Amino acid sequence: MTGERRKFRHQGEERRRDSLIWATLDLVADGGPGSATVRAIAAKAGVSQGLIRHYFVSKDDLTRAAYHALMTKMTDDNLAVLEATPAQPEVRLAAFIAGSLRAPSVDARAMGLWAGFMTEVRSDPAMRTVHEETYLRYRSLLETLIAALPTAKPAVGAIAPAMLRGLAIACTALVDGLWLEGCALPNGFAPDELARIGVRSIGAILGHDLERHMTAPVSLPSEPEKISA
Amino acid sequence: MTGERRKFRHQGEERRRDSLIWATLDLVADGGPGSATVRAIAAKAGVSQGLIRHYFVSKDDLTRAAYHALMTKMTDDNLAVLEATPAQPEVRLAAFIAGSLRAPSVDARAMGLWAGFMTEVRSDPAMRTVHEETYLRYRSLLETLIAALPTAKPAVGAIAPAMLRGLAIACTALVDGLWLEGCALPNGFAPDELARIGVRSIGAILGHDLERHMTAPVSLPSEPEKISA
DNA sequence: CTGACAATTATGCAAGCGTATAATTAACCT
DNA sequence: AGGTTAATTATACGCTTGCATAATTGTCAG
Repeated sequence: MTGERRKFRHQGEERRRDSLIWATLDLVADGGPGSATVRAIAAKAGVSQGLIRHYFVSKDDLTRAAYHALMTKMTDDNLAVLEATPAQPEVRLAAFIAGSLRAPSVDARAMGLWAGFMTEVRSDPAMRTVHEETYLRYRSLLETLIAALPTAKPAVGAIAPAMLRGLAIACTALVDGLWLEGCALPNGFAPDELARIGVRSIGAILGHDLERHMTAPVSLPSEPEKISA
Repeated sequence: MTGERRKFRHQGEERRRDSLIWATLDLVADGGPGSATVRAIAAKAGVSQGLIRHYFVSKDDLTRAAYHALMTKMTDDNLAVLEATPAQPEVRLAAFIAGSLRAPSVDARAMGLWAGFMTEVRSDPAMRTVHEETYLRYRSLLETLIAALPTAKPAVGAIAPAMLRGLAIACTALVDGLWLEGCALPNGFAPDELARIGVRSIGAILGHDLERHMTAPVSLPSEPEKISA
């Protein structure tokens, strides 16, 4: 009896690593770290389980790579949102905040990933470094946007650095908190309510009427809303 | 050879359940859900592993009980802080916020618990219910404190309910976000910096100078600071 | 003081885990 | 074409997990 061995095709190292990483993230997002077993990852990526150890020295190595890829992608997405809104400072800031508080950023699966990796972030130094860098990059991005705002009171000049730091910490925290609440209670808020609360509250913290500069959420092209009634 | 069987003493159901729950929380806090195995829990509680199944129908049952106990305790602690500060509304609100953003609330182990249970919160309906109730209770508590504030502009009357809801959501999110940042980056902030940022920012959102009513952090009695120099 | 019963321990089991290793296959070079 | 090599699969091993069950011990009523 010819043992029916699985057919396969050679693929570049990069594509295999990517598909394994993507499969890992998918599993962690859906069922937590416990469900991302070597066998499950291999099955989802459509390969045999041995291949994982051919591209990663251990499962922990794959986990670290997956977390790093996730964080890199999230940072890139944030920057991409900013590049698409080249306008006055208030509009940029409002768009950045609102973008972080609407779909697809606000998503139960995204929070599953966040929480799922948090445990290992605390114990693994490499993952901890990735986490800190990502957080600080987001905060410094926000800080840049805040610093670009016209000073409220006339002729006051730039905001003091220490003050700026505190404002950036507060605004980052507000976005994080609203993001978490939106992810954890998907049905707990009206459509776009979180984005509006976020923009309004950060406006209050910074002393600007940001809500006036807020743009409407972009409708997803996959969702066929009647354009011409 | 007399098999040296372990000595033990009968203890009431409540005490055994409590010690098993406490052991579970301890392990989850330190090493994540993966390290809270039946054997590890039993070892930490000083019993044999079989006893777990005598008091809980399954390990999931114990996990649920542990999460419920944790959330109940956190809620009770919040209320206790409030009972200890019977003063004017601004002071109460400032104390409540600051209390959530200082030790022992801000603690890496606490965040480990939070993140560790989050995965199961998403999938297990019972745990999800506990989570939602706890969150909404905290928010409504904050809402009550906000509503008690004297209205800023003279003779405006009470804040509109819809407005109040938005304010409470924002303030809860701000506290949550700062709490997370403080837990995740223990060395990233100056002493009491987060509490001050939190009180100041929430003051800005609500239109009150809360920072003026902020009280100093209480020093821990276990930390022997020289009382009489 | 002595059963009787509940509380607790000890032991075993099947399943799943990450990892190691050898066999096999597809792609590439000449 | 054919041989070489890297990519991939298959299989097995040792360990840990949650759970079941039987043996044992402490406690307490009469």
